Amino acid sequence: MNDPIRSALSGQKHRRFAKASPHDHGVGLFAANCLLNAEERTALQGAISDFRDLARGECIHQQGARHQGLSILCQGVAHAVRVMADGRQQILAIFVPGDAMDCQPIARPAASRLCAITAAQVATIKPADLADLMQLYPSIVSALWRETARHAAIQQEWLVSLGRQNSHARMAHFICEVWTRFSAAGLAETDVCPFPLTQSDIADALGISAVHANRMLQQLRQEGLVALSSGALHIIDRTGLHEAASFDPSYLGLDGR
Amino acid sequence: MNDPIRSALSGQKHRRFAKASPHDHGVGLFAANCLLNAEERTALQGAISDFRDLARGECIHQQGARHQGLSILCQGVAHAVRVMADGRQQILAIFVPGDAMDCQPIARPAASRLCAITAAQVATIKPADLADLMQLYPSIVSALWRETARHAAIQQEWLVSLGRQNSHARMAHFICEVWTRFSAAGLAETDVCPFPLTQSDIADALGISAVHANRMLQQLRQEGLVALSSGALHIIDRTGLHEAASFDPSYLGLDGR
DNA sequence: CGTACGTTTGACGTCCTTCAAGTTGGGTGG
DNA sequence: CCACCCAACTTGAAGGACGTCAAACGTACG
Repeated sequence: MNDPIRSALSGQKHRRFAKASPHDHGVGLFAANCLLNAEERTALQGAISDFRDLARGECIHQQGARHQGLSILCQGVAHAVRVMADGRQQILAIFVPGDAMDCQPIARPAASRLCAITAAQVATIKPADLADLMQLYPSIVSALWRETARHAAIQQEWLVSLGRQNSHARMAHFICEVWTRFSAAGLAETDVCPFPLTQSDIADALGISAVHANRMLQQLRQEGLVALSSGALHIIDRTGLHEAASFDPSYLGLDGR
Repeated sequence: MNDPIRSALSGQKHRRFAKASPHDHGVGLFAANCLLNAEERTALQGAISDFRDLARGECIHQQGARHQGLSILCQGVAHAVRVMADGRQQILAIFVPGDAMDCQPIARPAASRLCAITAAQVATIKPADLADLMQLYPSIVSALWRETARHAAIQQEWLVSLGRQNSHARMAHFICEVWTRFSAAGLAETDVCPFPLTQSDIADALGISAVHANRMLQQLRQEGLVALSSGALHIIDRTGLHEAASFDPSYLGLDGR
């Protein structure tokens, strides 16, 4: 079949649109998450100009560097972290496959560092290509807006958690959220999922010290709610965990998935 | 001159588009903030279907109720607050004239309560009218997306502040941000601005107790940085305050304004 | 003039941090 | 295959930041 965006854009400056990539899994996931139709999805996948494979811990984008287009996480887990002058860190977001990691309408210096937590694959859409896509398909603008809003809704829950919950409830809530999002991304089984974050990472997400994160995890285990060991998270009592966290997954925007 | 959106939409279900409102100040501010051109701005102002005057403390929108269109704050100061089951509160955002208070691409139950802090005026664009506007003027979608992103950037700074700053730095940062935004909205003079928030409100924004908020304000005053009394905020040592807060206003997206 | 609300102050308790010293376990080189 | 190493995890003790409670004080408003 004829790809409309390719024909529409061929002959212009978009040489790489013609080169179909075999790695379109994550982009497809992103497109599906954004509720795009088949045509828009194909156009998005055709706009991918760059795939990068990253090692565990590798930096995807430095804090302060200007964003180059749209970065989509295809495989693996990543996070956005604010690094402060004195070395303290605050994790701002966790990303799973299908997430856009820097979904902004205006290019500006990144307020956080993007980092691969596991080995990961990242796809990029160049600014110029993205601009063309948005002009041809107005619903892609809406899709990106939705992605920004979804991300903001998650961030808002973190804000409430940091401001008004003690570290026990915060830990429980964080685990609920991560499990739910991993599950939606196909990374979780019924009661167990990989959990690549170190206790120090968790602490940086919850705004507590690593020592205290360790103690809270032990408490959750003693209470028979979850067990976290050697990179695997076991949900033992989901109801109890949700209760301890006051967790209501509706803010994640995953209804039906 | 001929208003394109009025002619384009007249005869359809948009009776009220024709009724020009005398109170378009706040909507114009919003349009200016969003960098819309004259035509789009006029269209936006024509889409206003409702103005409400609110008393101090009055609720604009209940938590959990489904949003009805786009609410723009025209006059006064408002906030969004999450109320938890046990009565604790976390303020999620402060709004100044020209801000859209519920800028989301999808109608969903509000995750927070919107409240007028001072006497205020709120304008509303109905969902159907907004949809028509967005279809006619794609750049309005981009503008709303930008507004969502700007709000998210502010929220992100709050997240860092709550997670990794002590209450002294948090208070200083909050004051810097509020002053800067009030100033951009024309509410501040050189070194003094109205500050309608109670200490209890500030505490709910910073995730601390009202008692502790009081002590931190006293400390800032003793350090010769700011003075807050009877609803007025005096900036005494702006450099020192910015330093105590590690404040960099670039995230507010107010460059040049 | 009384009431309601916001602010201020002190005393005391708790949550969480910091420091410092282990322990475990997976990976690497010999 | 073993010794080694490093990162992550664990544990205890002590201190600090912040919360809670309770009471007093100021001030606007009906």
